[in-house]
Amino acid sequence: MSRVLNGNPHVSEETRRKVLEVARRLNYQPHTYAQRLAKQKAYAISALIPFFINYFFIEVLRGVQSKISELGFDLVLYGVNDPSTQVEHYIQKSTHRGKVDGVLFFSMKFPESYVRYFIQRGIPIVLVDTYHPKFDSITVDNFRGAYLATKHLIELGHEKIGIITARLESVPAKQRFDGFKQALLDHGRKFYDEFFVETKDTRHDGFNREAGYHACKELLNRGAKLPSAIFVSSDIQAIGVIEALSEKGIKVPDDISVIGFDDIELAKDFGLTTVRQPMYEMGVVAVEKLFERMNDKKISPRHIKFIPELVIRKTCP
Amino acid sequence: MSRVLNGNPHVSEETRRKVLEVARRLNYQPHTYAQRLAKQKAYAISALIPFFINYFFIEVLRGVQSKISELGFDLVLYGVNDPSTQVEHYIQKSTHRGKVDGVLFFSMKFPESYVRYFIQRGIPIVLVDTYHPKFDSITVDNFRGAYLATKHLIELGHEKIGIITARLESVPAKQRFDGFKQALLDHGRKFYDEFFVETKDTRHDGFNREAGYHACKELLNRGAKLPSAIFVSSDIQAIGVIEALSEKGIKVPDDISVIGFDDIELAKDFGLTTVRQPMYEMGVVAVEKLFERMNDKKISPRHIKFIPELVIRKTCP
DNA sequence: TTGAAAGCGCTAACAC
DNA sequence: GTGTTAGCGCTTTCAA
Repeated sequence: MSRVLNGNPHVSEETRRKVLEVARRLNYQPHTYAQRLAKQKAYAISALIPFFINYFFIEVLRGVQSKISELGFDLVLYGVNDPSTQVEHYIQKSTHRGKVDGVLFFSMKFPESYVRYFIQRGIPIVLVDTYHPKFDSITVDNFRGAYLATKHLIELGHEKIGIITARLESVPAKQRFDGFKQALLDHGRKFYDEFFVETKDTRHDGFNREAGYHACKELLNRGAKLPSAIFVSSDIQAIGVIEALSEKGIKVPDDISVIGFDDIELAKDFGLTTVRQPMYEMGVVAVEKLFERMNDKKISPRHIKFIPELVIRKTCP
Repeated sequence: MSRVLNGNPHVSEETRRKVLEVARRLNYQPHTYAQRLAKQKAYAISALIPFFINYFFIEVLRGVQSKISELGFDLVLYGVNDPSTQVEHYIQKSTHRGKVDGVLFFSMKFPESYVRYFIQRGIPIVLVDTYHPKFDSITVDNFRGAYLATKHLIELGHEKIGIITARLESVPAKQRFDGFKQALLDHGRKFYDEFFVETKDTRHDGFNREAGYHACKELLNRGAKLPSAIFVSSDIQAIGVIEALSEKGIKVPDDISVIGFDDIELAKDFGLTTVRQPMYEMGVVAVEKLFERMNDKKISPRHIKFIPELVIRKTCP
């Protein structure tokens, strides 16, 4: 009898015991989908994730997973290999009628053509690491992170600070760039055009090691003078930068300081000073917000910005 | 009417047209779980993955994802943070009655206490990057990979070849170690105890950059002589090794050759010669095998071993 | 408190 | 060909 399994209070101790006993003997398990159908609830959420964001993605997913399983829900994963062509298809799949109670949408531009779709059908959704005014979102404050990093460099006494950035079409790259400039401005430092390189590499929007390596090469080839510190828009690029530097015999941090962004696992290995995004926690919060949204579809969209924190290691003494 | 949506041939052109028309107008979608319940099929598989295997895991997952979505199935993901305590719990969840048609079990020791469970209930399962005689499995031939790498070093003319390995309790580390020794033996090379280091670091069984770094330090501290080439049991460790070497002013490959294993993304960045595991393809094949198993539960377990291939880059001239 | 029956939304078998 | 109905396995309502 369904009543006892579902903890209905109106059952006598005796029947409860008996039912439980039989259930155990028969190794009974309710059928997943019969239950979901009858209850009109999916007990599942889906996650749409671009597959290229490696480090970030895994950490956030851990957070998501841990929270979600604590709540007894299932995670249906849709990994998007080519966002520009596949997002809409996966949105469709993940929102097939009844399938999930909510969706987590990661790191991709949310297609404008689907905002009505979600709103009309009242499908709870939270955007992670991306933004849209009509939906809940969890992001990291790239501007403040870059500001923090730059301020740190300034407080260390650096005057000439360079920047190596990923493609500025990319929203996070742009925000980090702006934070960098603002920090310079607020502290009376000059922005040196000759110490500014935007990578040409477009793979992952320039957020890759080779991009950092080559951008640094370019900086080195411009002339003899170098800044005393460089802010790099991501750790993975920073590692490329350090590589390029060390090839020329330039020591980090003795000859030049380097600061990154993200705090990926390798950053620790390299002793890289950087700005840490609380990835795991973002995953947890994303799930929490999604559940709140599921329970109250009327509240207006909330945007949570995580403040990154400085992680001081060895590359900026 | 269900007939036309499901492509039943016994429908007149006209009704088909009409039904389709109405369905479109009403924006009709069959209810996911009603369908699954009636069909007694889950149209979903689950994947049990340990969360720490980073690079490998993402690549394989891509393959899984791409094949699975080609087949129109859903992927229910269970990320295991602490295999030693959580596997059984997630096995239970992922095999809840009716939930999935099959399961993919990754890179963890399959608990002996659950082999009967799967066999009796006839749940299709394929093990990926791990092995059990009673179930289908997809693995990489670590022995042959290491053999290949070592043979390559030998053919390059190296006499004194060192090895830096992860914890030998770990099955892949051991297999790679054995492949290394066998290659030495087969080609009349000596195994030098003084050029052999097993890492002490136990994080990820020693498959991490710092482990490589420190193991190499240890090798360097032993005395003046060095081998002319080193086989390292993983790329991530090899990067640590190169780091330690370059700190001492020892150039790779001028002073010493280094070869890794895995072909992670960083390997390309570092120009590291290595042995490539076809991770994406393993994911694809895993899904294919799982489907074959789902269609025929009687065939006896098959074990597929992928042969890794040498990727020659710049660290072994 | 408990037994019975009416959904949940679909598929498949059965008549017509 | 097409309409009808009996499941699929559970939850929930309604009597009893």
